[in-house]
Amino acid sequence: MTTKTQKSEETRALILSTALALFREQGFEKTTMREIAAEADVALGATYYYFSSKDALVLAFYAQSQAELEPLLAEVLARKHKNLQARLHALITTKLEYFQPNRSLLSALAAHTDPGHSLSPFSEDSRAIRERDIQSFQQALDADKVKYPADLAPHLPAVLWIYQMGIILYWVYDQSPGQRRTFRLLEKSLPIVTRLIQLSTLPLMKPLRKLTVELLDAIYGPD
Amino acid sequence: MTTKTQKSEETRALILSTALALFREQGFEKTTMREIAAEADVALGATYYYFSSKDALVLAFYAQSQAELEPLLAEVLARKHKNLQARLHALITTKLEYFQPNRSLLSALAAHTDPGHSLSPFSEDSRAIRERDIQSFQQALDADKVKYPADLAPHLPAVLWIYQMGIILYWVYDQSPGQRRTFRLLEKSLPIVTRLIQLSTLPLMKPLRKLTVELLDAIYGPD
DNA sequence: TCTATAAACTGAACGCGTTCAGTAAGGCGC
DNA sequence: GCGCCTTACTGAACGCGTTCAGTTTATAGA
Repeated sequence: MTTKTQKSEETRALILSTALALFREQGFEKTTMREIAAEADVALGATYYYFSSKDALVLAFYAQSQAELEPLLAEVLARKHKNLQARLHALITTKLEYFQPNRSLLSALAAHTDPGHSLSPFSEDSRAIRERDIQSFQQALDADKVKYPADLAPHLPAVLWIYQMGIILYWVYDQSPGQRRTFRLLEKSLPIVTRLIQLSTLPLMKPLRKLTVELLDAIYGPD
Repeated sequence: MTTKTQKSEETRALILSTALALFREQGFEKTTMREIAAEADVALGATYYYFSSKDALVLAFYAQSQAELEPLLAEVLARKHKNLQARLHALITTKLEYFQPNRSLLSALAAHTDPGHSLSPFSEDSRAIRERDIQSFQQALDADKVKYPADLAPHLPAVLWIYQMGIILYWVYDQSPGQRRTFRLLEKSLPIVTRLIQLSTLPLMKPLRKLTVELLDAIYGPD
């Protein structure tokens, strides 16, 4: 019984790792399900026995990455950074570094905006992964004793997550050498983001903040 | 000669209109190139003689829409709206109304973030259309005598265009009845956008504005 | 009017992701 | 050991977008 499920688990892992290797080497689109099966020495149908689609292979990669990243991110957050900006910088660069070897694969994930498409970062299929990811921003915010405005605070993790997704999207399609444009974008945008969050605590900004919170409620709230 | 090109032009138009009708009825993905050819009474190859791909049909629709929209938008801008917010509101709602019958088709256009994919709003293939679209925001800005900060002004049309794309993207996937969520989003976000533009003129905001302009230069500037 | 050359098509064939009816094989009750 | 059921696979076939070697059609030039 254990041997049975174990063998099965091995086959699954073999197919996944073979697929990821091929995706890395020649890109997601260029790689064929038949190639994956041949390389893993199974029949075409076997890949579909374990993964319901080609996309599902990427989703499995995404889930695995998130699981591997979680301790890395926890470790990064445990280091005493001096402020939110430093923590966000560390979080995001850690992710980019981690995904570097699979940048092209990530583009398959980021390519779709349709929340109905399972590979979309906004899809139901990737919900669990997304929510865990948003948690890491919650932690980055909680690491200070700084009080964020009560109305805005519950939305901040999701807002920062969206910001991060924007950076990653830019990075995925960044053709500049070493993706230096992305790093410039990060250096330029991060101070603005953190500055805006700081500004939002000023009494003077209450009206604008109120409008913003209403906007966020409209986006994430019920119909 | 005229009859020849005319006949050819008719065939092209027939294929395009047949395709768009089918897309409208049953959606982009469900519709088959073979169906389009059959319905238009030509061979499968003929559709590829006129349109290099299924996507190209959508791109032709996009180009045609933009051409039809231009006079509509000019007319809307000619009406004396009291401020930028009113003009932007008019521009965006006019577009949404225009695209209403083809909402699902638009989702095929909005589905891809990859600037390398021809259907992406950021692609080279849609560049001409995009630039004309950005022009309409230039006009909306120029309609007042209001002076925008010299450093920020050149970027504003592209920024507003991105804002509009966000709204349209939300609208395309908005499942609420009559897409009322989108309209709520528009009502909530537009005041913020125009308020921020106003605030940017304040001397107090100079440092933040400078950061923002640097950010925009980093995004749109050279490597 | 005839001919050659380009434009306007044709439809079989290819490669792909995906499906599915079928087959092997391991474990469990007897 | 024997039947039986569930799990693990097999590979041919389907439908799709796309390609391409042809065939027809129209017209410009002799």
